[in-house]
Amino acid sequence: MSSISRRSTIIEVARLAGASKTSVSRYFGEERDRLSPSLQARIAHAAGTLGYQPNQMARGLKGGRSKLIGMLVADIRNPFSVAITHGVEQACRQYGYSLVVCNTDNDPEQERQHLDLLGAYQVEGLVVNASGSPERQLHTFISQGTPIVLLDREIDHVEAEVVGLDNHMAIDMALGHLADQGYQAVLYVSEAPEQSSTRQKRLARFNHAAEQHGLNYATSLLATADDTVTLGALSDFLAANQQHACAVLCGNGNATLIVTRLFQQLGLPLGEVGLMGIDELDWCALVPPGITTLAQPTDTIGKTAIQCLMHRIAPHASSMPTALSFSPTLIERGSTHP
Amino acid sequence: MSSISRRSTIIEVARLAGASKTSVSRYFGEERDRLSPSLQARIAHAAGTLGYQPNQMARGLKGGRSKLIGMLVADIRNPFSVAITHGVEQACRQYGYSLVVCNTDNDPEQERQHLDLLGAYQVEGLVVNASGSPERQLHTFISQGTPIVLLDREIDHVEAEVVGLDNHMAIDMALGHLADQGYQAVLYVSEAPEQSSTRQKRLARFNHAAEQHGLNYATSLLATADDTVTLGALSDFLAANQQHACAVLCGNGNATLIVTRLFQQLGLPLGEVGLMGIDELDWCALVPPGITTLAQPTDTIGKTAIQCLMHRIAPHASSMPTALSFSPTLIERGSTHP
DNA sequence: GCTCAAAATGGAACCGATACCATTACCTTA
DNA sequence: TAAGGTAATGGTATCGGTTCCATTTTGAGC
Repeated sequence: MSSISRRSTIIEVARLAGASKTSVSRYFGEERDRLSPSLQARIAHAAGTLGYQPNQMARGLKGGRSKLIGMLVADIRNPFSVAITHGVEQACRQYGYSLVVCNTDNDPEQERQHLDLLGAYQVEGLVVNASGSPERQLHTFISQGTPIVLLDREIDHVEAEVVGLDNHMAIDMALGHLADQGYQAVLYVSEAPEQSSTRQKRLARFNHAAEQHGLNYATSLLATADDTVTLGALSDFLAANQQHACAVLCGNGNATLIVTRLFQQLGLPLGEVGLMGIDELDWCALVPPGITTLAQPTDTIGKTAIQCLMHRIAPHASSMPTALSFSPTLIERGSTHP
Repeated sequence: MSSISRRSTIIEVARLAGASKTSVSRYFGEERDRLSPSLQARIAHAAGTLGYQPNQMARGLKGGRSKLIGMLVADIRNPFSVAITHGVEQACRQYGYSLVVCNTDNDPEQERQHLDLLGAYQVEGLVVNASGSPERQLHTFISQGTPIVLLDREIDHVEAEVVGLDNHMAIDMALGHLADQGYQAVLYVSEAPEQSSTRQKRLARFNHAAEQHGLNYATSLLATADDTVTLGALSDFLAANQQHACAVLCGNGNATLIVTRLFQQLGLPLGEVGLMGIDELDWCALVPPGITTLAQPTDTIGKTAIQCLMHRIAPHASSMPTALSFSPTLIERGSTHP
């Protein structure tokens, strides 16, 4: 009955088709045209009968072409990361590549291990959204000729394209919107910026732009596991700006989640106290009266990253994308209507 | 400067260490102990100098041991799937395996392609959370001796362990809770059950248990892209049961999302009209007065799936888990307090 | 009909590891 | 001290493909 029948190999197909290994290899490779129609038919038939499928391991061995792209994700449970990953995967398939996704849970050690691993599997390209700074290992990849694209976050001393949101524009749009709506004081809430260039950029731009807009402003960093600090910062800020219309701007989806919780704990009326976040989330429309967000074009970002990579892998086959920074889309809801 | 230096091979290490390929192979394999300390030291040094790392492709070729587990996910953007995937990945790493995740977007064609692919990469085991019924291909894996574990959904005619929630218990707990809270009429909202045994089971059990509880009840299936059908079903149900305390039970996270939207469109007061969902989501606490849910033990489910697989890959090295169905946890919030 | 280039096909080395078998070195024990 | 067993190490075939080069076919041009 269920006898264990080994996966069939190229030799068996060749034998059955009355052809040579080489011809079968050609048939499944890039050189199918070089085969006469009759031979093609025989091979196709034999392969079909045997359910043959080339072994990628063996293929990768000779040519070094694993047809694999590696991706390092800092936090797979973040909906934003998932959305990007989804775009990246689709783009990979489109180019005939497969994607190996490694989640690092923001842990440099796992990051290190996963990079080793991806190396061992001879990935042909690397998409990195890292928390630490695995410069050393990334340089190893680069020196071996494996192209790298950085996603969302840049990494010091690693020269590679960075694909992501136009952070300046995002902050400017956010503050512009808040100012238009009549808010006069804005608190910016961000996760710890040390490990993420994006967070740093947004934070810096916020300080700069808030100043320019003539707003009262302050910033607060989220502690890892303790929201009371931020809760304090929020109350203090509101107390200090009682005479102004206040709003909170959240630096990413996670900040929005936490701040929304704090609003509820404090019983703050959404809208009267403004709330706005970068990153669109499923539920932003559901918390009455809706939370205003800046949505990132995640699919585009993912696709662009892969397009970059493909251009570096095969410069002739694929063109370099023209833009690497993308504009967010403002989704206006009740939380920014005072 | 950035000269392209090929990844170094076992031969180069052997040469530098003054040893044979075999010894170096032993050093990096399971047989390091068989080497004398001095030889070990020499190899370690040589490998360190060259930055050597064994090529998994080559390894996989000879022994057939790719150290890869494949996973098929029906919808990677579903937070529940992500949570499970996270558990699966952690467990894989723990056993020294890597995970290749393939998202099918509920598309049978992608499912087919991805299975081919995973076959080509010689995965040693397969975790399947499929939408279609790729029986044929799964049987190919099975007949080749590649173990399979089904996640959350079973597939007809495929004999494999199914790891997931205890659906009967979940429905019973939900109805028990709703009845305790005094609701007398319950509408069950589910996504299309055709492709998912889990949805079928929950639906069937709902009908059965609601009957037993003596409740008024009805069910509604979500259309793919059009919520107006469900909106109609919801209003009708409420109209038909005006004299009773009504509640809605959602079959999974996505249903909860959509129904919550409908509640808002209809201006239904949460709690007065009950709302409860299977699957815990980030935002369930944020929609006032909070949505009651049954949380699945996602990490446990993921880990158990891998444990199953490992037991089948190496029966001696790993034991078979004792349970494959797990109980949910009730998280009680305001949406079920009339 | 013959020549010669191009097209079609096959042979064999090679990719980087593993694994079996053979060999050498080192201890025990009689 | 010789015999015999074990530990340490090396040689080589092999995994399933790809690729270069050699060989055979085919067809165009004269």
